[in-house]
Amino acid sequence: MRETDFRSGCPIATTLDVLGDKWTLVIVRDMLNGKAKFAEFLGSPEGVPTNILAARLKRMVETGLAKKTAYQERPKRFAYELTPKGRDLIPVVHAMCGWAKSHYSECWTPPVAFMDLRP
Amino acid sequence: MRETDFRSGCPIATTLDVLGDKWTLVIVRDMLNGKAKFAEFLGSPEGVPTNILAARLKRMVETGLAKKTAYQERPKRFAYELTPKGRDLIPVVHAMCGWAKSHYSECWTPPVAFMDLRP
DNA sequence: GCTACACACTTGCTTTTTGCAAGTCACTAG
DNA sequence: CTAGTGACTTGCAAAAAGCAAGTGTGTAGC
Repeated sequence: MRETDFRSGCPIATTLDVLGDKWTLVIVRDMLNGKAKFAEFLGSPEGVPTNILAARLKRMVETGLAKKTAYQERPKRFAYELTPKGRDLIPVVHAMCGWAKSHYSECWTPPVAFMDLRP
Repeated sequence: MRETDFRSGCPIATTLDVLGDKWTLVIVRDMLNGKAKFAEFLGSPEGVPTNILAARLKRMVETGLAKKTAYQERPKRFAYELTPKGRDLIPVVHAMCGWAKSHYSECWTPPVAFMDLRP
């Protein structure tokens, strides 16, 4: 995503242009919980389709939220992890957790380790 | 949206199921800034299409983020405003503002009044 | 060698959502 | 009787999402 693609200079609109879809923050959550491999993300209960996951990981690398590194050669396998820019989304996901917990009583209480995360 | 439509009980996924698109939080931002009428939302620089705006306002009323009231009869005209549940998104939009300001230096600094908002 | 299996994707196709332009409906003003 | 405003709705093309199946590269077992 280039800056010229942003709808406006508004920080909220800019944030939504980068990660305003149904999957990106779910993947960020998984990464914050230590998941790193393609198959690990697929294992999450939301059930992201493989093509969507591949597209999101690609875009997250392009926008600098995550980085991709080979954790082994032959066969080449990759791990994805958040960059500092990606980790800086922690306050955003925490705020969302707080909101959902307040208004959707049936939703889960995140693990303490997750809520204790700091950028 | 019914609870059975949620992808999982995760609070982040739940939040994204309710407002995980490119427009809803832009409209929330406008409402926090005092906008209330259909034409006022259309005036924002992001340029939401009229059919999308109508659909989002409808869904925001259905999910309890906003309420719609007639501010005059004949011709009937409506005003939209956030419910307490909608105002509780303030920490989410503030967190997004902070993130965008940190990583996209060209984006605007929100007005002090906006950043001083509390649920 | 052959089969089976794992991981990380990619491809093809259908369905859904988005976005744009234009039109509608209920009025008010001149 | 025409023009204008506000709040939408409709039609249609383009883009994105979702599903199932397939591909490429390797290891393990027989």
